[in-house]
Amino acid sequence: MKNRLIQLSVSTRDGQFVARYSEEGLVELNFPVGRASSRAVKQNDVPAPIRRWHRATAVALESVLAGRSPGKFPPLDLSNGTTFQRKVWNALRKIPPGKTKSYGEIARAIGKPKAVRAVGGACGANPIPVLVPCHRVLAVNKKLGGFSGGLNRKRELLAREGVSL
DNA sequence: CCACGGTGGTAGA
DNA sequence: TCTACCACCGTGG
Repeated sequence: MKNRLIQLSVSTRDGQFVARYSEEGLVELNFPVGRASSRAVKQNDVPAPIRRWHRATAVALESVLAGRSPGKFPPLDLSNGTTFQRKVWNALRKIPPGKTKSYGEIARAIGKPKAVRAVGGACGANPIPVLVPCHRVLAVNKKLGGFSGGLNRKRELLAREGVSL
């Protein structure tokens, strides 16, 4: 399935993200890498539904990067995650902009109160950062915790949403 | 099996 | 507060 993914870039205020789509929806969204991201990853042969999804992705992404609600989402294809991971990612999507939860709260929310560290692992494995707001999960004492995309990015995203630590 | 985390709680300085 | 230590649990090797 991995081979059939269609890859499209999104230019944002924070650089060029890369989105990958399956026939089911958005599979992953990657942070801009290094410098030379001006390289076009567009394909000429993109099916109409995916073009539509990608427009939604672009708008939603720009909104969240600006600290606002994403609005309309493209369909998400999270089928490559484990059951546990999907539960966590689902829980993350319920955290509105400007609000935060602790890893422990997420663990309780999915009915596995002791799986606290595992929740951290699932957050780190989140294939669609920003849109699936793993940056809104903090350590218990309102401490920043970790972030795969870099702590600076996490701080910045939260700051734009008006969250103070 | 085993080792490793984006944790959390406790104890002590 | 900060450090040290340990119980916990899903993942990947």
